[in-house]
Amino acid sequence: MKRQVTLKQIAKELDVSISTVSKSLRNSPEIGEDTRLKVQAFAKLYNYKPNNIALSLKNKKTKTIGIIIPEIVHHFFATVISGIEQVANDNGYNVIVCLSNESFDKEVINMEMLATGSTDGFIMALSKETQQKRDFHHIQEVINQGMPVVMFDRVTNDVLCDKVIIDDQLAAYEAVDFFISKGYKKVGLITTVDYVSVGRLRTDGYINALSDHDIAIDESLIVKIEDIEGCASKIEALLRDNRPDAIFAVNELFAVTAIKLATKMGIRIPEDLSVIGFTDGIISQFSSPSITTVSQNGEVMGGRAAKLLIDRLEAEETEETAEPEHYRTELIETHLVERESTES
Amino acid sequence: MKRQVTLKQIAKELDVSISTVSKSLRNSPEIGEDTRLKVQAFAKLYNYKPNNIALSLKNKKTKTIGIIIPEIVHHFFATVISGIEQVANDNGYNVIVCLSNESFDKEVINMEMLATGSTDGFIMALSKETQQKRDFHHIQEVINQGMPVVMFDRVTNDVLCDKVIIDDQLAAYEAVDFFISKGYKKVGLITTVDYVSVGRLRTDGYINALSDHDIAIDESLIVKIEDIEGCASKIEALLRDNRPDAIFAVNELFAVTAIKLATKMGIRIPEDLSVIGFTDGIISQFSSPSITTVSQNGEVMGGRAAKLLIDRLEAEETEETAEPEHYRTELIETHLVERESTES
DNA sequence: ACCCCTTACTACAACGTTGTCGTGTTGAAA
DNA sequence: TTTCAACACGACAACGTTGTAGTAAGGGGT
Repeated sequence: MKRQVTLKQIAKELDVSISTVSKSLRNSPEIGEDTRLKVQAFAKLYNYKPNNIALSLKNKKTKTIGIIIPEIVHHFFATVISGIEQVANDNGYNVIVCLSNESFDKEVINMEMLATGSTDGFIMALSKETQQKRDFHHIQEVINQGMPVVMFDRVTNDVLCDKVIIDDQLAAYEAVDFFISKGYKKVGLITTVDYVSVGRLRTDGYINALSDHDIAIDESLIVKIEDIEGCASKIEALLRDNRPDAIFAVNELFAVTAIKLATKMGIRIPEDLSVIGFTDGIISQFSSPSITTVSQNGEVMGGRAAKLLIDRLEAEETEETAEPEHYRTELIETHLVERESTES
Repeated sequence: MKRQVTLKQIAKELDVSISTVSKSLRNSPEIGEDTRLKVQAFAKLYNYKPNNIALSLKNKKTKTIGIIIPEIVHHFFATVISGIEQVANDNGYNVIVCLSNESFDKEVINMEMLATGSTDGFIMALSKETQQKRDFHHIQEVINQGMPVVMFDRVTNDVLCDKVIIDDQLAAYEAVDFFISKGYKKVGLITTVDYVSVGRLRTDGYINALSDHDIAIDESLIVKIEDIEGCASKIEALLRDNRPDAIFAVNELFAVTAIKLATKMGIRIPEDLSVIGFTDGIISQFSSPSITTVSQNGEVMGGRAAKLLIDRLEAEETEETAEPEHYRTELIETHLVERESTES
């Protein structure tokens, strides 16, 4: 039950000053070799490790990155964390994870908690509620305090900071284009309500792809889901009333639900109906039939976000110049992973 | 770009001492009302928030819980984190997450990093490599330093600490018992190699269930998977050479793989073959057919682990009595979630 | 006029580090 | 012998906070 040993204890034990111990351990030439070696041996024996908190206080940096995401029980976010963690770790940073559970209030509370010294910067994806309220004062405040923030996936233009996103619109465009090139004319869309930024962008991509091929937009082929609970009936209606040849879903949950319902209704996948989802997660890989998706590499995304943040943190360190705040937005490439839910 | 305001700055600005500011903000009766209100107003105006790091250093506690898990891209672990986070947050704690990637070395490094002041305690699941090496010195060391550790899911008897697990053996027993009660005689098992503790326990449960019903163990019905890559061929062999009526798989990946292979071979699920998996994750819910599983409620597990840890931390605070280290092991109940992969 | 008690503050130490500056001792050059 | 650098180390401040232990000023009682 011996607590972590401190410099002071070592100093007392060896009857030297604290400074001497500190300097010995950092191999300062100021200290004579015999003293130095003696201290080092003693420190090793007692397994001395400098106290992180004390260092953080002194150096005014914690070597910790705050991650705020809506949910962790979501394969995509889990992969992003994984990516962040790896890059962070390689650079000597730890990550502290907070979940907003899609709640604005919790997002604010979490940010405020971490902003008071706990972390050097943030990597975050906005909660649904935040996107809906369009209230970003908590983020702006943190940035004003000089803390770098990197947003990913669910971002907003209302805040100036580094961002990492996929080209949602282009990715959706390509998916729909893929359908059209196969000769499908009736392409359905299952998307979210418009305030979810990625949902809207993907919807735009869908619309543009159809327009570019001179296919009229048929509103009855578009289903907008508010909450996941009641989605089944809406999708069922789409399949029953105006069955499309192909469906593009803006996430894998919608895609798999559509496939399940279709199968239940006797519609064969992919013979009678092709389906493309978004986010290449566990579901898409393991459901039967496996689902063709627009892959969105979370690991890469997280890695890039971490890199951006760390770069900014280290830059801050060297040049205190108030540079003209040149923020970057990195686009992560996506590509279509063809599986069993589309005909090859 | 104004950094976080400190007591010292407020003191200077209002021309009072730091103590006065600190006490005013904590509503100490020592301070006259007018001064107190003035300070409070000023603090609110400048959005003063006490610096966490300074508090941590002073109070010798960080209000932070370290989580070390093998992987986060794994639905079960994600749910556990979710459960931990919720309880932690409700009690004013943050969580800092480290991934061992199933590597012993990374587990050790992460623990050592966090043990030097960054966290008040640990919640962890052992990496595969650690379980294989049976080297737990890093954990023991942390415990010796007086830091509480709670292990969950992948635990070891070699370390004395609080633990949260499911009754793996019983759960497996019940799953196999379920098969037998349906009249199946040839029950196959897809499990991991023995050094993965949960794999072995579940295997034991399988064996006991069969033994209790006087069914001889047929080694050819048991498949032990070393790594996920090469599992397909082994499972295929099982299905081809000595096809069982039912299969119990110790995780959902094995279950879904078995189902996919079976379907490809023309074996109908559940008519020709029933399958029960373990861990009620995304895959089981969304694959077709959906998979009957032993549910292992990660959220509850995480919550309990967090509760245990926090209880110990708070207890530590009040009574410094070196109580007789009474460690608890909590069992989380499991239950069978029946779905399409078994006949009802 | 004296004492004492309350009021309303301030000073200081401590948490564990690091780095700057100061200081005593030694040995060698002048 | 004096002087001064080199050496080896210690004292101290600082990071931001809290709590304990002072300490002035003022007022009431005698």
